[in-house]
Amino acid sequence: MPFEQLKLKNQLCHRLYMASNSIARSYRAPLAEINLTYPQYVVMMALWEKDKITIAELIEKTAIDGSALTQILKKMTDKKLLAVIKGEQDKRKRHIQLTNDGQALKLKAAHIPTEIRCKFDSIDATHSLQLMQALDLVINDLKSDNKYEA
Amino acid sequence: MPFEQLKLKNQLCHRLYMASNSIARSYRAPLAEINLTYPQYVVMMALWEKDKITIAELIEKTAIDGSALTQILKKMTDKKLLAVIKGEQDKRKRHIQLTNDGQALKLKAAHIPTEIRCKFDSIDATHSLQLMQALDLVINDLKSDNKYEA
DNA sequence: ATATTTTATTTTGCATGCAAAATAATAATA
DNA sequence: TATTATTATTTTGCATGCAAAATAAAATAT
Repeated sequence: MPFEQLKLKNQLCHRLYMASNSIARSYRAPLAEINLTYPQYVVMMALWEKDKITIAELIEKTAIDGSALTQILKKMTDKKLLAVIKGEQDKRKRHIQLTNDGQALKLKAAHIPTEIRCKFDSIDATHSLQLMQALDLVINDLKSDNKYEA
Repeated sequence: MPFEQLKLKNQLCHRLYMASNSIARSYRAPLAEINLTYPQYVVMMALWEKDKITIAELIEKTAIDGSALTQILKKMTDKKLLAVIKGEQDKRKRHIQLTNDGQALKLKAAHIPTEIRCKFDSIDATHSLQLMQALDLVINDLKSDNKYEA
């Protein structure tokens, strides 16, 4: 069977593409209610866990691309959710700090994970955990990858 | 543990986000060699499987958004990979047809799935199949979703 | 047959994701 | 210490992904 691997049906990558888009899309409506996009929500989640972190730490934690993050943080600053503060010792670094509004938003967002999870008829907690672990393997296998090439 | 579900570590969605971006990123270099982006490659794979299909069929098969697809097809037309042909009976429909160049590219792309698969140390064929099936469940659970909301 | 609705696709506007180049500031070195 | 790397972040340019509005053409209803 030559070219069998070129079929979309056989491609893990295309599944990931579809699943990732689908789930991000299903976050859109709930997030729109609190005026956030998905990446912005990810940034908020990172900061709700640990505030006043560096941009580098935020990149590490969220896996959002740095150049995109700059733009995202600008918009979130405009929305008064956070502030970007120049480092004192090391002036290259910037520290991200939630505003009161930003902190308060956590309450309004608390229901979202549950709401999303309700959409999964086929996937229970155990199943979900297995999936996450499998995805972690994928992520780890590719982590080193994008360095050797360069 | 209130807010536990808001932690990034516990979110399937963020895993999918990271995994999908990672793997798409790792396709970039190999695809650049044949002058394709990932979505363009997906379109080519769909057409290599079945040529002369409608835009609607292409959307169905690739899960690429229609409005994005219009732009993508424009670029691929410029590259002489395919042609967009107005339907004869139903003039609303467009049929996509590979050019000779487009068909020929299949040979140059044949090695890519293997090349990518080599990057997965942790994931064998069985594992990969399980992952794909799990992702199919996610995709199916969300398929109906985005309709009820609207 | 004409008005209305539905379908297929495109256009528009906004928000990323990403590579590459540009900046700015600290660290390392001759 | 002046010079040269190295870091941290931003800017730029291009390619989507997506919702909403616009077009165009076929199907329905009146």
